[in-house]
Amino acid sequence: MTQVLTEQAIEPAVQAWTRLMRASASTTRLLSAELQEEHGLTLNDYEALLVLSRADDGRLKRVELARNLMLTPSGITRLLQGLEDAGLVERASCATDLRVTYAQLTDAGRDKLAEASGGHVASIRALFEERFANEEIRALAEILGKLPGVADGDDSCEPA
Amino acid sequence: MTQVLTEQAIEPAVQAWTRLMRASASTTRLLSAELQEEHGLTLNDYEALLVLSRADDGRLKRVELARNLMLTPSGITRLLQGLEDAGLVERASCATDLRVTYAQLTDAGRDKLAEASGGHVASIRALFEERFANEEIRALAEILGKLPGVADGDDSCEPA
DNA sequence: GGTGTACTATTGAGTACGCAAACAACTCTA
DNA sequence: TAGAGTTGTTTGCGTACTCAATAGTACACC
Repeated sequence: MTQVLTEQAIEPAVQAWTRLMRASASTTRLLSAELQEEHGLTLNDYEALLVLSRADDGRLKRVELARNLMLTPSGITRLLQGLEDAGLVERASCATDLRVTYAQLTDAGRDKLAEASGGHVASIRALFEERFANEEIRALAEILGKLPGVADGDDSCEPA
Repeated sequence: MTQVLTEQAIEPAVQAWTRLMRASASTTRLLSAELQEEHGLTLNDYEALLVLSRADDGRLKRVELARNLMLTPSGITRLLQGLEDAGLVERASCATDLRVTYAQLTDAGRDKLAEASGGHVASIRALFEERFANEEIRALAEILGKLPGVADGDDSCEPA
C-alpha cells in the first residue's frame, strides 16, 4: 500500500504526465506575461487571432474556433467578447444556417496580430531553441501530436 | 508581413509550443473529470497529496509545495484551505522559524491518496501507453525535463 | 406539416487561479 | 541592537475559465 506511492515515482507514464503539466504551466507563465505586457493580449487572444488569420477569408464558425483552442463554447463567447470590444474581431452571420455566427478577423485584428507576432514567435523560439536540439523539437511535436485532439486542425489550411 | 504568418505555421518551435498547450489542455480535461467525479479531488489536490506523501514525515513547507506544483504562494494557501477543510492535510508550525507553517498530510489524507491513486495512475497509463511506445514516453519526459523548472524537485526530497 | 433530436450560441453561477499589497518573522550589517 | 532587506504567508480584487440551463435554428422521419 505504501508501495503504491514508491511505484508511482518510477512509473514512466506518470512522470511524463507530471512533466507535461509542469512544462505547460512554466512556459505559459513565461510567454503569457510578455504578450500581456507588450500587447495587451492573452495567450488565447493571440491564438484566436492566429487561427482566424489562417482560415479562409479570416473567419471561422465559433464552434470550430472552440475546438481549435480547446475551449468550451461559452469560453469562446467570452473570449470573442473581448476581442470584439477591442475591434479585432467582428461577427458575421451565416446565410445558410441562422444558428451559426462567424468570428471574422478585422483589419485591426490582422494588424494587431502582425504587431504581436514577431516578439511572440521570437520568445517561443528562444525558449525552445536555447534548450533543445532541432531534432528534439521535432520529436516533441510529433509525440504530442498523438494525444487526443492535439494534431487536429493543427496546421490548418492545406493549400488545395 | 503576411509572410510572417505562413512562416509561423512551419516554424517547428511554434508548432511544438502549440501542441504542448493543446496536449496539456486535452489530457487535463480527461484526467481531471475522472478524478473529480470518482474522488472529489482536483488534479492539484491530488498532486499536493502525492508530493506530501513523498516528503519526509509527510510534510513540506508551503512555499516548497508551491514550487513543486507550480502555483503561487496564494494559490497554495487556497488549495490547502480546501484540503484542510476536508481533513486531508493539517497545519504544523516550525519550531525554528515562526514564519513557516508546514502542510502535514493526515492519515485521512494518506488514505484518500491511496484510494484515488490506483484509478488515477491507471488512467494516466492508459492515456499514454495506448498511443506511445515506451521509448516515446521516456523521450517525452526527458525532453520536457529541460524546460525551466520542470525537472526541479521532481523526484522530491533528497534526504539531508 | 408536425414532432423529436441534434446543433449553435449565450447566460448565470461558481471556481481556481494570479497579482499586488500587507504583515510578520528572520537575517545580515555594522 | 537598530535598521534594512529578504522571505513566508495571507488577503482583496480581478479574470478566465467551466458547467448547467436556456433558447433559437436545422433537419430527419413519418
